[in-house]
Order: sequence, then structure tokens, then C-alpha cells
Amino acid sequence: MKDVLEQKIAQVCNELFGVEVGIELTRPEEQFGDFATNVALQLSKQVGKNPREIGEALAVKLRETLTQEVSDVSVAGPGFINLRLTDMALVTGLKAQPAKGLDGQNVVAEYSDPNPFKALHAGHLYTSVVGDSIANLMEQAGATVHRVNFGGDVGLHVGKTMWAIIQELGSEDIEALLTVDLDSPEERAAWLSQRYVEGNNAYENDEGSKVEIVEYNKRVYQLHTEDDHDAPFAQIYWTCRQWSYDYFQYFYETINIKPFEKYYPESSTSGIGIAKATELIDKGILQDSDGAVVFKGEDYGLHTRVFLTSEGLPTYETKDLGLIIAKYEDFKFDKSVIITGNDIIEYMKVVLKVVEQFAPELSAATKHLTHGLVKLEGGEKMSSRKGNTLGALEIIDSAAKAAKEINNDDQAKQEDITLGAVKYAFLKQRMGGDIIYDPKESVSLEGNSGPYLQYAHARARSILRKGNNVNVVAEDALLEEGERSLVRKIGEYTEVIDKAVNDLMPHHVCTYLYELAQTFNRFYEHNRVIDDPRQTLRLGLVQSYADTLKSGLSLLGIAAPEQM
RNA sequence: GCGCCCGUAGCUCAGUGGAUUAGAGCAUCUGUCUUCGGAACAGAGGGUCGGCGGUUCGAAUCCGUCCGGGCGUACCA
Repeated sequence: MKDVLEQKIAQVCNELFGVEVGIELTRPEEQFGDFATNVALQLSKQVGKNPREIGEALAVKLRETLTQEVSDVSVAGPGFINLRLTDMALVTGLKAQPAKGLDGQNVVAEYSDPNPFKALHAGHLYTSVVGDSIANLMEQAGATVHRVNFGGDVGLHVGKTMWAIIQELGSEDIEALLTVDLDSPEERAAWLSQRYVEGNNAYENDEGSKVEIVEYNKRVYQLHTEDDHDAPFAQIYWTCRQWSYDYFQYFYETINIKPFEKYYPESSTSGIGIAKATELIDKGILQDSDGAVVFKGEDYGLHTRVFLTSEGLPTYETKDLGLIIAKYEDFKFDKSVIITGNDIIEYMKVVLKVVEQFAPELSAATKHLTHGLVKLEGGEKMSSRKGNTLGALEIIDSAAKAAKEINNDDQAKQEDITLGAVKYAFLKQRMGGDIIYDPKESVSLEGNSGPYLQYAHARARSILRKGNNVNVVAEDALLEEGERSLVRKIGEYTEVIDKAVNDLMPHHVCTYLYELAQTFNRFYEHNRVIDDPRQTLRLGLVQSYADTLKSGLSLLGIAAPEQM
């Protein structure tokens, strides 16, 4: 509808003033109309008339031209043209579908990226939820999306944890590890995370331990190159890595996001990265510097960064270089989206600049989307030393407690509500800045919250269950005011989704769905549906509304229960 | 120092390809109420859109500058 109107208005401008303009219709406040354009103000200079005059002339012509779609054209303020749609045009809009802007595209979406041997914290929850939704949006727009995950199963943090594990066990004793009393994935993960904290402390505070940890780090790389599964050290490593993976799996199932198609451990990409880095040294793209291999980012306005350390070990940059190559070999993607925290923006620029040197089309197809940190109220940063960190599952647990106070009879529904609250709380904010997470208030059950939307959906379904007939709004329906507002709002859905896909920003969907639910609740409060002379029409509206709300929530990864 | 990001109501945030009176939620106060499910609806108070300057008929939105905060700035990720 919007596109059609934009084209027709552009044509009218051309006929009237002989100029080519692109029309961008906006959604004004409802009192002004359904669509608005400021084209008269834009044309003013070109045409040499005052905008009000141009607006009036356009309005006259538009009234003649758009009789099917538009019932009223008015000129307001300095020259805005406000269009009011006909009821027929509005009702037609109920059937519109979002554009397939990514039709046929092969896309890789990388997000979540947890490291084995460490804990999952609030940030992992956030990035997983937002990544899942962005992948949903692209899928909805017609893309084939491959969800992948990347994590550091090698690197200094693993050295730290391995060191502490062996300290705890007393020696490199795999039997001792297996007799530690740990049953659930959560318990094992917690045990590992405790070891990491110990290893980290030792690394920072004790020179002797630090030397050992560096050595353990090298041994971990070595066991990968030798594909060692037999030595006790190796067995401890593989066992604990699996514990972490089991825990990740458990976590993703708990938060109910779509499964990952492939998990790339760093150990699998570092070899590819090293091979490429070595090749790039020969080409002069990477170079020696103080015993390390670096990329001279300064030449491109970026930082100089190390790719291979003087120990000969690959850094994050090289592993990521390997990852980009591996992803392309695996999926031959048209587009690759990487979702991470914004603290690695500069790193990624350097990595992509290096990729550009040997495969410009690859770096051009890669988009790095970033989000901020999850912080506590007052903007306080979480830190393990202050003891104010939030575990990923702790957030879910505390939200579950809040949900329980309201509804404690059905386990499955309660989970839907809990996850709805948490996911929505994260998703409703524009991606990029830091998120303030208040354990008490942030995961709310009322107001602009997930449960509000879920409840608004359940209410509508309840009405529909009582109505039980085929609920379609007749094309020639004449709408009353409250009905009209609802139809108008539902009609915005496709525009909003298109925008969210274009920007890859799920919060647009949240903002819209909340407005939609508010519009519905207003309608519902003031208009009878069942046992009203307009029952058939209104049931059609309720149906259309409930379906729209449900579709939108599913893009956010939020369930829309039929009853609550 | 340099680079990037951020600063909108008491708190948490929308709005930033300029445009009709800057919007929500929470909190505070007041109404609706024997509900087609009140996790609701109606309303009130609360804002120099960090400051100053510029571009424009028009700036929260664009440009400059200053203040405040965050992140990055070679062998962590």
C-alpha cells in the first residue's frame, strides 16, 4: 500500500511540476491521517513557490487520482500533506505480508560465542537472545540463515583453568576428575568457572604460577596439533571441554532459542588462520615486528595488531581470520553477520581490513553488528572482584520467581512468561548502547513488557474461542472509529518488519507490538465483540490482531500462549 | 594524546535519511470496576532533548566546539 501510494504521488508531482522526486511517506499521529509527506516543503525551492501553495495544488490533484485508496487529503502547518485512507484500503492492508527483501540469500549469522572453561554471564544471555531474533528477522525476509557459534577452547583462559583444575586434583589425574561429585551440567560448569577464577588470580598475583599457566596454554595448543586424546592432561582437557559444551546445550534449550547449525571451536580455526597468516607474510600484508607477526593498521587509520605472538601462538585476530575463511568454505555465503559486544569493534575492523587485502568480496559481504554491555543499575559494570556479576541462568531464575508470584499452576506457561519477560526486556532496547539490568525491576510483568504482550494475545484468543466462526473482515466493511484505529495499527506491521530487517534491529518490532497491544486493549475496553451487532466484523479484527501479534512475538523468539 | 560510541522526564528507554503540540513504561497522584480474562483502561503532575555556536523557512535529529561518561589504542578475548 505504502509503495503504491509513494509511486502515484511521485507521478503526480512529475505531472504537476515536471520534477522527479522520491516520495517517502511517514506515519503521522492518527489525528492527522494515516500517511503524511513533506514533499511540498522539499519542492518549494526547486519549483519556486511557497510550500503551502504547492501542497494545496498537490492535494487537489491527489484527491482526483487516489479515489480508491484515499478518502481525504489535507494540507497542514507549513505544507504537510496528510492522507487518510479509505476503509477499503485499510482492510486490504490487513492481508499484506512483509517484503522478502533477502529472498534467496544465503546468510551466516554468528552470535553467542561463549568460551568453554568459563562461566556464562548476563552478556551471553543478551547476545544469544538478540542474535536469535536478528536471525529470525533475516529468515522471515526470505534468507536461508545458518546459525553458527564460535568459542575459545584454546587460549590463555584455558591455560588458567587447566592449571587450577590440576592444582585442585593434585596432579594430572583423570580418575580424580571423574570422581569429583558433580551431577548436572550446571554444577560442572560452576566448578569449572570456579577453577577459572582461581587460575586467573594465580596468573595475576603469582609469578611462578603465571609461568606455569603460560606453559599449560602452550600444551593445550600442542594437544590439538598432535590430536592427543590419550595423555592424562589431554583427557582432562577433553572431558572438561565436553562439560562446557553440555552446559551450553543445556543453556540454549533453557532459553529456548533456535539451535545452532555449527559450533566452531577456536582450535578448529586457528590452524586455518595460521596457514593464511603465513601466506600473508610472504605477500607482505603481515610483517615481523619485535618477534611477533603484526598487521600495520596505521596505514589504514586502524590500530596495529598482533596476529602471531612471539611464542608463535595465534591471537584472536588469527583465529577470527580462520573463522571467516572456514565459514565461507562451509556455506559459500552471500552475506555474513557477526554479532558481538562493541568492545571488539576495532579488532574486527583490523581483521576485516586484512581479509580485504586478499578477498575483498569476503570482507564486503561481512557485517559486524555490535551491542553494549549488560550493566547493573546506576551503570555499574559487573566485575567478579566486586562479586556483582550476574550469571546467565541466575537472571532466568530470578525472573521465574517473579512470574511464579502471579501464576504458579502450569510449569510450561510459566517458562513462556519468564522467557518472554527476560527476552523482551533485552530486545526492546536499541542495539548498540549498554543495557542497564535491574534484577528487581527490569524484568517486569506489566507495562511495556513481554508478559503484557503475551497477556494481550491470550485475551484475544479467549474471545476468539467464544466466537468460533470464520473470522475474516469483509473487504467492503465500513469501520467505526475504534475499529479503524486498530485496523490502521495492524496495517503498519509490514512496514515495521521491513524496517527491522533493513536495520537488523529487533527493537523496532518491540516498540510496534507494544503500541499494537495498547491499541487493541483500548479497542477492547470500549467495544463489545461477542453479542454485539458488529460481532462478525469485530471477530475478524481480533483474529487479525492476534495473528499479527503472534507473528511479531515469534520473530523476537517469544512464545504467544493461547491461555495464561 | 588519538580513534569510536553515548548524554532526551526522578529512574529505564523510544524518537536521530530535519518538519504538524518531543513520546512510552516504572515511580507519584486521581478516576473506571458485580471483566467478551483488570497482567487492563481513562487522566494529572513531571522535559533549557548535556552547554554554547552554526546551517535551514524549520534542528532532539545535520555541522563545529566545549563539558561529562564509556570502550579501544601490539603479543588477552
